[in-house]
Amino acid sequence: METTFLKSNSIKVAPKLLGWILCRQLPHGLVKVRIVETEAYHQADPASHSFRGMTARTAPMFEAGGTIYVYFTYGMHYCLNIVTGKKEVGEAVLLRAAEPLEGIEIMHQNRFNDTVLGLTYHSMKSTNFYDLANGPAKLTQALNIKDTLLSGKKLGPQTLFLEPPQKMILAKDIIASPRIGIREATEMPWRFYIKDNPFVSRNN
DNA sequence: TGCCTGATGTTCT
DNA sequence: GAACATCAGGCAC
Repeated sequence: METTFLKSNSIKVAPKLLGWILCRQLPHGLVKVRIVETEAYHQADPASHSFRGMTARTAPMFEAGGTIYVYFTYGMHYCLNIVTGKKEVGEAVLLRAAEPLEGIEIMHQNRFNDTVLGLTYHSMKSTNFYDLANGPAKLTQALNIKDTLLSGKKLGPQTLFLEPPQKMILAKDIIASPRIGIREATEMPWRFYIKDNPFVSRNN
């Protein structure tokens, strides 16, 4: 896992994570998704959980790059971040959306709690396919992240791990735009997504 | 197609 | 006690 770039700051790392494959080994099989949308947060940013300093919840954000940060929000949802930068600097990249690649049946079951046999990348045309991971809380559901136990753990085979992009994402295909669902620093263009990709959470 | 709202509980003021 | 890095379903158009 060539992830030394995670030691850089979140605003640099967030666009670089586009196209990387996020993998998770679950009891029923391996799940792989391609990251298509991210947002950068850092401790000088009023919208960031780390802005007000370290708490029990946000401590993982102050770990070294390559740590996992999971938080619970809106009373029912979990969101997944990859911590970036140096230890004692509070920053992370929120993973907002991903394209399902492998383990689609498993993700479908995680999301909708049912079993749909015979679903494949090519045959599955239902809206559910595009809805599997096109939002930060949907992504964690698909990956069966239903608590904060992973928060503070390192990326790795036992938790979550990254594989390099199958093909490079060109700079011209990366869109930077204001972040979504926040009230502070709403004008900062620290949301990054792949242009014209049908798996992003919204196309603007 | 797009807006509006209810669900639900942790975290921090 | 208020805010919250959200989602899905309902209803109006």
